[in-house]
Amino acid sequence: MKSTIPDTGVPITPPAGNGGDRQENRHEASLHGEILLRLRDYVVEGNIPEGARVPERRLCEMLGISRTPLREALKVLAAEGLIELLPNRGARVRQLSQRDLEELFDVMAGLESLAGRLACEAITDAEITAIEQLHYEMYGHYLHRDMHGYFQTNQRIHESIVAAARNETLKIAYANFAGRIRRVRYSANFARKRQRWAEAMREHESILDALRRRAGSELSDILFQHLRNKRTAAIEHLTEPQEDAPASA
Amino acid sequence: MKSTIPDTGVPITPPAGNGGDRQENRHEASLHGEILLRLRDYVVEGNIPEGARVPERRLCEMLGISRTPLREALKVLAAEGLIELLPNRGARVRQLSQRDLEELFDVMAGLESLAGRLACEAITDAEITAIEQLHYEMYGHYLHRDMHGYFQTNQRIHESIVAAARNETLKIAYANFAGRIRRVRYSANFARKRQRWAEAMREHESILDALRRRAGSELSDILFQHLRNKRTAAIEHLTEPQEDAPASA
DNA sequence: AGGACAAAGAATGAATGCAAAATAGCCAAC
DNA sequence: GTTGGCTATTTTGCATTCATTCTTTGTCCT
Repeated sequence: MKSTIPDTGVPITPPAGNGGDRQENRHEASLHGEILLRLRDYVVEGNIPEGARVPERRLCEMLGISRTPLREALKVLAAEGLIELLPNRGARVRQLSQRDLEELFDVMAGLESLAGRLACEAITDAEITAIEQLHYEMYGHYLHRDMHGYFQTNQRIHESIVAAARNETLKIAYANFAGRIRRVRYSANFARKRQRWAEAMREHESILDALRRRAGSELSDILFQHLRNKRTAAIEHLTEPQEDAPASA
Repeated sequence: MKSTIPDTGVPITPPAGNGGDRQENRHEASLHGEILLRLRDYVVEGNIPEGARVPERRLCEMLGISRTPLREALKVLAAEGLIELLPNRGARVRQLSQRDLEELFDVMAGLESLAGRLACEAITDAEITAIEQLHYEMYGHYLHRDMHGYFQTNQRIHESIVAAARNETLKIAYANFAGRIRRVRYSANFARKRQRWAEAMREHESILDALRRRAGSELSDILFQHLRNKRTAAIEHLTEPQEDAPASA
């Protein structure tokens, strides 16, 4: 047995009240809602080791609250799939198997594919221009081999497409699944292969092209395939890590 | 104001422990998990009027438990989008606006579209045969004008496609959204127009055809359009109700 | 008579308390 | 030296209790 995380395993570093509303309706008011937001970010950011046992009591001390609202928040996070609640044995950060990741990527692919299709129905020229702008910005990052900037801009592009779909329900679901994956992305930033990178740029150009033509069904296909390729790269990277550079912390 | 549901408004009829596991991981063990399953079914089946205020205390009596596990279950249901929690003002069954319904239908369409695409990658001949079987069965219901049987079989077909996608994550998400919509379907069974019915049958034949050919991207398009048409019919029906017959218990 | 204010009652939100289960710690036996 | 069982401590699950907020009702003033 590797270790059942020592008592000092979980650093006592409160996530410090987040600034903006993430996805939930309007939970900010009540204490359990506040806790929910903070704990979600805390988990998503990878502050708790995978599968680590986290005593409620410790979390209570960390957050300065009693167990009741904390337990309520935990139940919600479990429903969201971020953690799992073993009966009588507390909460653990959910371990995503490779299969889980594949499934998640596919669902994300489906949602983005849908977003693209819907976006074509309602997107304005201005929005397309904005995405083009982001695209060029991203291209710049690509040329400068600025991985971080690239990923950031890439994410903004995909979020813009989702936003253009004009579907709040979709947006929330998308954010939820994205959070589950980000949990992993924090520990291992993947998809850093050069070859894949160039490929992704080309795919992004097709995306823009289809978007300009409002070719919904076509864009749907491209987006799905794009995410599928991302998935493959990610899984490969996780299977045999350390491909480019650690660059953690 | 119609009424703030009188004290006797919510019938004291416990949903009586459900038989099978619906979607949650394995919450059946703990009390709050049991409560969660029962309450979810209870709400989905439409036992509580839309927007009705449901005092926790009444639910506690009905379920024979204290407020703590009930409140935990309510938080989860709120996260799932079935109910909403107004701060300091209790839980209400979520009212779905027309826009909400449109959004939900589109997301369902996206998920089924994805399911079809994935199914083409892995579905076996046996599974296709089984779906064909269901299709013929449904055609029988169609010929006999058996609305209930038709819908039941129709649902099984769509579930079979989702199952064939071999993606548990997708399946769970699908079940979640289906539950939100079913909540509405119980109060108003829609899509009963003759014309639409025949159209749906034709679409189902295209679905089968694409599935046989494992034409993923094509099936994806057909399924999306199929659900889109369903959506239109549903919204129309809700806008001008009483089209066919009330048929409410 | 109608509306506004105030106080009582009720309901929600959070904390504490208590019982049951699980973990670990320890001693004895093999 | 290791393994098995027993006890003590910790931790979870749920109930109960306390504080705050909302709702309602009654009264007073215009």
